[in-house]
Amino acid sequence: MPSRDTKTVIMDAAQDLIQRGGANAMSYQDVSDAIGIRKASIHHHFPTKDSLIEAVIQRYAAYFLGLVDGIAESKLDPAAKLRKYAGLFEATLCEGKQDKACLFGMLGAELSTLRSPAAAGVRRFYRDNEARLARMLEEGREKGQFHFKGEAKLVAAMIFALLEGGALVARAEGGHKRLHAITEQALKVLEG
Amino acid sequence: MPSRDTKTVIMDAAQDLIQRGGANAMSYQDVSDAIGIRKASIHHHFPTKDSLIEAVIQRYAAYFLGLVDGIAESKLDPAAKLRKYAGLFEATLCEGKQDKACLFGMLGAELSTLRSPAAAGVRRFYRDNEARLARMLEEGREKGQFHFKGEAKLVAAMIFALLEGGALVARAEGGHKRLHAITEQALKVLEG
DNA sequence: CAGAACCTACCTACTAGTAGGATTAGCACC
DNA sequence: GGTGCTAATCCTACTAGTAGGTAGGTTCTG
Repeated sequence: MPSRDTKTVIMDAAQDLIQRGGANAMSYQDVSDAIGIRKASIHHHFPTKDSLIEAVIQRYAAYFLGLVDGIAESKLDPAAKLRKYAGLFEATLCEGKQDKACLFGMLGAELSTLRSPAAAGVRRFYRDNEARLARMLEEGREKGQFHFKGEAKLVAAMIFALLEGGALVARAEGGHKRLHAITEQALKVLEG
Repeated sequence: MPSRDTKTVIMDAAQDLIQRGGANAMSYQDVSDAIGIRKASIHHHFPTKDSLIEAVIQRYAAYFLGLVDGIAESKLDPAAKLRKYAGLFEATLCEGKQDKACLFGMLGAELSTLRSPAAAGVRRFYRDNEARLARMLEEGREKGQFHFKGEAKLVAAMIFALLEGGALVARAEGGHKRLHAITEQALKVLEG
């Protein structure tokens, strides 16, 4: 078994724990218990907790933005793209025990307790998502599919906040079904 | 100096810390350092951390919902009510070092690590806010001020998610000004 | 055999929480 | 108005448990 696999297994467990309860609630012992590898061995792959969080952040951002780019470059119409984008957040909430929010929603809450490289990663993720959303919205407005006043960038920030917040509050009640209903409602308003 | 004051001082510091970094990042030592009262004395007023969190939750919910009811019962038109409501979230972000989000936004992220009474309090806060928002929206629609399709309850959930999420992500960049811009944009879309 | 991977055993710092002793404040009683 | 009791408040000093992290040895693998 090459090290890549173990590294992946560790990152998977860490990511899972962070998405459930946040980075502060995630410990090396928790990861160890989850995957049956001693605490010290995790330190061998990720010397510090910061390095582990950083690695999870990088991987998640690359993976998520890759999916988003796939949607953005597809032949779908803008409204369908937006639905697919929202679907990414809903899908996260469907996974496992249905109590996982977007990784960056969790880290956003803990922003002030994060080291600077991790905090910078969070900020960048927000910017990157809003930029891609803004492009989809512009496209939709040009094609006459969306009817909104104001800057597309601001609407993008609005939708992003809605999805991140929605994923967090929907865990309290209603789960992914509720998040889906909320996003559909938002699209209805946008298409108005 | 009666005990009520010390209790309040402790709760103020605890609330501040939770709104900044979350309940998991808040420790009795942090509170002690912040207000210059020994750790053990805090235990005298709040035997366990859970009891302290619970007390902060109750107080915040009562205070916040009181403000919301004041807005709801005022003579303002529905759009102005909604602006005032959003203003509560913006005001939180203005306080202190401008890095405080809504208490329940933070606790929502940490929901799975909370004890059941606290978790129940979070759920109730969400329900209570959405119910009040729904009433404002219904009123606005009846008066022809808002034009949205679908259930008012869903739009309420949408706006609440937007504000909770917005408060969290705006801390990363832009602060209260950005949150204000986002909420104004949302109102523009609703009035559209 | 070299190096990566993983282990046991440990360290220090910090966590929530406790025991028990000082200090203070209110209050009945003379 | 003092005196003595009570209870609340706040303290120092401690506990057990857990956090992140390290030292150094063993096992596995190319």
